[in-house]
Amino acid sequence: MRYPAQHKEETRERIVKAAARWFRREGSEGAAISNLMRDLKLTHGGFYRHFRSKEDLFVEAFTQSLNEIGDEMAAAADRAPKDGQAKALIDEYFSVAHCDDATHGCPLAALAEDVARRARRVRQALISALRSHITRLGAYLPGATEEERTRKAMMLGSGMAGTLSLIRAIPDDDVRRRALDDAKAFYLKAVTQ
Amino acid sequence: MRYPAQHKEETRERIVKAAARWFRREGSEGAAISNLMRDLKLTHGGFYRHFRSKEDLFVEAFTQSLNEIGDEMAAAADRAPKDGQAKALIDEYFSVAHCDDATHGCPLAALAEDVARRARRVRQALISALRSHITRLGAYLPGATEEERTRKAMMLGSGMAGTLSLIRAIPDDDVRRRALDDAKAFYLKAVTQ
DNA sequence: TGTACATCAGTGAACGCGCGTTCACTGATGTAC
DNA sequence: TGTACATCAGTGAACGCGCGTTCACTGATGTAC
Repeated sequence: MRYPAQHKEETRERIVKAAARWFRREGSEGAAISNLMRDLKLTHGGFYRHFRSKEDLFVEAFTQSLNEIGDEMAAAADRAPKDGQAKALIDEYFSVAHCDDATHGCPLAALAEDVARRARRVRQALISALRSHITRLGAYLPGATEEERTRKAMMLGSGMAGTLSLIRAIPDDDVRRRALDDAKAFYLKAVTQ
Repeated sequence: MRYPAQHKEETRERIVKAAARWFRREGSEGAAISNLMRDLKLTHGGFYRHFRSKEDLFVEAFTQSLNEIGDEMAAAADRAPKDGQAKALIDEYFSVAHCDDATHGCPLAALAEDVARRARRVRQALISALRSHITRLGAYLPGATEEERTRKAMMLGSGMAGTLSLIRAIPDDDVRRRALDDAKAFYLKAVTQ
């Protein structure tokens, strides 16, 4: 059947948004195209009208995730007073909500190791998107120059992602909650000198 | 054929050691039992004389990797003067050799996100092994009590793992080398006050 | 000491499954005349 | 205005593949008698 003019673009966006969730939840190998499409009430065959490969989708979904989480983190920082923005970012990152909901959370905490195993060409696209994201959030950190703030944001972001990954692996709820508080204190100290 | 008395145990250890490498290199889904066994000049069918499942092997291989890297890190710290042990650990972790060779490197930097997606029962075993590893290396960090050192080691170890994962994803060699230096400075400052 | 049998690490074919991708087809709507 | 044709997002069967796991079998050596 023929569809209205913008229909294709809308479907494409729906796929990217759903993929951004599936990849973070299941990992890139755990998430299957057919399940993803069924989730959208579509069949898997149609997928290739929108993307050349699963890997192309991964790149777009990763970027989409960065934008989503970037918006949320920026909003949290904007709500805070000027001298408390770094703390607001860190507290948001190690919030119970973010820890318990990897599906809608930071893609670095969910997919960094996957990214590191990709082919060089793919990593170029992924790291490029990440660089924008990091620069964006670096604006909320202390530092004399943008370059210094970006460098700090890269260390802070990747470090927090690693720590959040580990905390998510902790089986005991209470231990996990306490680790979140430890993490907030550790990274706040690390970033504010 | 009947084999000498210790033969089975030796084969088992060979499998665990090889798996520790394969899992870190390929990820736990990328590493296949049949390839692993072929690497050891064995056939895949024999695998189940040694392990109940691939997941059981993963737990043992992860623990094995922690012990290996723990030995190397401890050796690096032991070589340093008492007041430079934390720096020695961090420099070793962000060495070019460790960055370029994930296969023999820190399993947290290679597999943490995979661990976080496992069933609770599996995570209990994995985190238990990790706890010992962290406490062991925490002894080289500054801190008044063992509890404080362990807490610091957990933040430092997971943070460095996340940052190393990201650095490994950077496509450009020069940028990657510079990021390693940035990381050394960032974490040294974070852990020594 | 010699013989018959038991053991069991390792073999390799087979099973069942899910995956990424391809492809001939569908059919409602847009377009050309 | 009406009609014939083109378009193309979506369908669903099919392909080829690799995986984890199972299982009947092998055969050199240990053990029982």
